[in-house]
Amino acid sequence: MTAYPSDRPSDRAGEPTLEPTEFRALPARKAPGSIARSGVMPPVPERHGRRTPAGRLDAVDRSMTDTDRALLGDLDRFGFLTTNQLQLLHFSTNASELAAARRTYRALTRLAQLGVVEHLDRRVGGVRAGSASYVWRVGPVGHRLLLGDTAARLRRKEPSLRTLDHRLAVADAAVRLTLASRAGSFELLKLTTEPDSWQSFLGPGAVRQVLKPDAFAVTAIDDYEDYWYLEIDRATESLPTIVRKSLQYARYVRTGDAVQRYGVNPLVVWLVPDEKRKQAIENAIATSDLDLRLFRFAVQDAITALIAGGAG
DNA sequence: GGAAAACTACGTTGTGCTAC
DNA sequence: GTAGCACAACGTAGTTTTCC
Repeated sequence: MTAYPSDRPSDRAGEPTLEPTEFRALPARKAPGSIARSGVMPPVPERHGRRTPAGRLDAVDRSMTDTDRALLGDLDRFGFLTTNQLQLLHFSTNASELAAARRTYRALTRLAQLGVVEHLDRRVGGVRAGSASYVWRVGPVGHRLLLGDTAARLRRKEPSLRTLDHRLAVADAAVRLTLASRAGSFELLKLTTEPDSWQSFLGPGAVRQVLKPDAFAVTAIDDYEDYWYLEIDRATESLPTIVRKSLQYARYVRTGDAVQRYGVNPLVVWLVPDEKRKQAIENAIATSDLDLRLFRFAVQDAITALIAGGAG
């Protein structure tokens, strides 16, 4: 997992948090006796085919701390987050990284025991074996807490590696922006991910089209607000596909809808895995009669520097 | 020379204990 | 009850050795 700068002040519970597929219940490597002792609720893992009684749901809800709710909110928003990302977002002010990791682990394990969250069997990333983290998502109880007791039962399957990689890359960008914002590089006024980031508009022939950026961000530096459509590229799409999507952004700009809505046209940021891919995409767009001023290109870990530089 | 097995390194997970 | 520390266990990538 990539390292991020850490700048989080103490407990941010209550602040707006960063704004989802059937899995096996979390298997504990060893008997989780200590968790059962310390938890307010006795750990009763969600079983397949058995719905949590409303009374128990309410008890789980009451037992949750503000940080628990913030964790659930972020998992709802991003679909998938690694242990490391959750640690950076919610526990990075502890005395040491180890202590933060400990707190993160304990909080997630407790929520997993309650069925509020769950992790995938698969681990991703890491140069060394141990650096691969669990990937977490909203659990069945968490799903009902978010959507109410009448929420339809989740029917989920294991995401493909490609899907998971992309979703985690989107989350990675969002985490970087959040941490940079906390460090004072800029103000992060708004950050939405799919499907909240989608924008419908009338294209040629009055045909309704939907722009589907991976994320939409509004940042501010001094008195200037900047608007960004974020496209996270994992080098899995062909260049013609990238160009088609870029053409769609250009069509949207021509409608004038964005200027009417925001006062300016948002910039489209292509975030790529490496310099070679960045060059390839930039060349493909440049040779497609597209206005390059509408686009910015950066490798994934340079997103904060690009955003901090403003749109001007 | 290439494949497979064995070994090594190291980050993360998990537990027990202690202090506050 | 919560959080931190210490330590053991685990899992996996990289490296080295062995065998065919």
